[in-house]
Amino acid sequence: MNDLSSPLHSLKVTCSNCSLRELCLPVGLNRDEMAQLDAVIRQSRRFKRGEYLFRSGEGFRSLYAVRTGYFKTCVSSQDGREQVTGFHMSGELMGLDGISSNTHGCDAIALEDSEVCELPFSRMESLGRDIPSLQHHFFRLMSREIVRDQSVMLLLGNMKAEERLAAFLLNLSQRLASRGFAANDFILRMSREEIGSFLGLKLETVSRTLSKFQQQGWIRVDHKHIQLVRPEELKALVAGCSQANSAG
Amino acid sequence: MNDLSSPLHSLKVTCSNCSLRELCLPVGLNRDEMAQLDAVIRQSRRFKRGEYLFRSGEGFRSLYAVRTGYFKTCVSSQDGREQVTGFHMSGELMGLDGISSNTHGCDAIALEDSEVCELPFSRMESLGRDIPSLQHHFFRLMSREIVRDQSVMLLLGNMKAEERLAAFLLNLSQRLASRGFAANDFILRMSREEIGSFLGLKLETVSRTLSKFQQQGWIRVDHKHIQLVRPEELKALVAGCSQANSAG
DNA sequence: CGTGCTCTTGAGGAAGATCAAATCCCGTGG
DNA sequence: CCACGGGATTTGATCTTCCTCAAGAGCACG
Repeated sequence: MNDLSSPLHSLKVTCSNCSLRELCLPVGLNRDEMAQLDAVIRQSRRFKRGEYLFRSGEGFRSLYAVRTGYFKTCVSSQDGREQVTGFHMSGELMGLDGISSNTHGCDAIALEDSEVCELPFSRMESLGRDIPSLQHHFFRLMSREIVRDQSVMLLLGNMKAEERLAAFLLNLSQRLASRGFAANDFILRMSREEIGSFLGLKLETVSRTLSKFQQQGWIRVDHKHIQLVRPEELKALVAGCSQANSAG
Repeated sequence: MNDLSSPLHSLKVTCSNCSLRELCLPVGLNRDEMAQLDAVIRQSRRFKRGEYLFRSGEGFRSLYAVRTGYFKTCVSSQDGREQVTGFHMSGELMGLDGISSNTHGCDAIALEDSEVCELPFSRMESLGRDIPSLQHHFFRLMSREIVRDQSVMLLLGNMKAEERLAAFLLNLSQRLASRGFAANDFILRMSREEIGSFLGLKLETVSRTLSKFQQQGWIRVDHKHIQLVRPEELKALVAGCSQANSAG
């Protein structure tokens, strides 16, 4: 037990000693339950930037939690149009849409070199039967995804370009902050086109709007490097658009 | 047991004899499990047109399944803007977004006189532990909602007015057909404004687009009465926009 | 038979898309 | 180390779609 403190073993990350414990599966499990969880989860599959974690249409077996790095999920149409449905950072779960049809409903692609934990779903399901708080947590996670999707619908249905981009930046900022990173100084991992796809805008509009924010002194843009200088102005822009800050 | 065949008892609808069995909770339960389910579900609360089933911000206790009638769910912003997030017909579940925060995240409003079954969530949860197939079914239902939301995101992010409305009509048609109603001749239960809110369009655009479809001979519009004359033309419009037929 | 909705239709305007060109950056290979 | 090529980004000019404003029509209900 104590040998876990040895740096040599630090490669073997388990849920019980994972730094994302509180973000990812914060279920208040006891030591024994945590051990059961560790036994089920296959951790640390690595993906290089651009690699697919799964593809739409593939058989669904597992959920995936981001350990490090960054992913996007997107649905693409026959004629090549693609809609980014979300960006996913550490502690976030992907693949929930696959449960309903036993088939993944979207593509998940690494935006940078990344690492994920694999959660074989049927084993998680039976584990949930033994550990009520785990079962409940899974329901909560799926519900949270539904809430997130609804706020994206609000964004796409009601907001205009500036509001969308402001909401996007603030959401990113907040999620980074909750992971201990700087809230007002960060690197975008995705291209302007991917941001646009997510927000229902063209890449030129994203670029122009970022420039406009910069001209107004609200943000500083240096390619992928973004600084929020006056986040309160961005908030004012989104205010009145309900609680659409949970998008992502 | 046999006295259930008496018409006097037909008021007492249970899951086991509900005509929506296959749509709503088609879990392949045995007789005993079905009885447990019946014991938990409080059925047949009635709502008049315009009444709220629940409101955003209210405490979350239960999910609700539509038995008869029609509901909309919507999130509304401080400044009064409202985004309809879905229309719900018989057999469909509402309230899943409340699980994550123990608080309802949207309003649910009857679009006509309606009847719902109430599913106390915590009791469903523990029942799920005893009946694995029920637990699995709940996961599937939530996942299906996520898939639906994603296809709405695709619609709002990528499609133009005509495509959106065509997708909407086809989706309605398909859901009605799967309930045994005419696929190509139906009554809209919602206003143009509500359709517009759902599709991210203004009511005038909805009206204009319906008129355009009618001029082209693809549909017939008489106020709320819609007939799909050439549904294949509508399908052609949506084709290439991926499988966005699961919107609702 | 008004009154008040919802709906339709038209005209003009604005937001964002499209098309196009210049710039910048990064990784590659010499 | 530096030049090169391809992709990403910025910015400008124009165009399309949809929104906004406005007026009128149709229906529902008292």
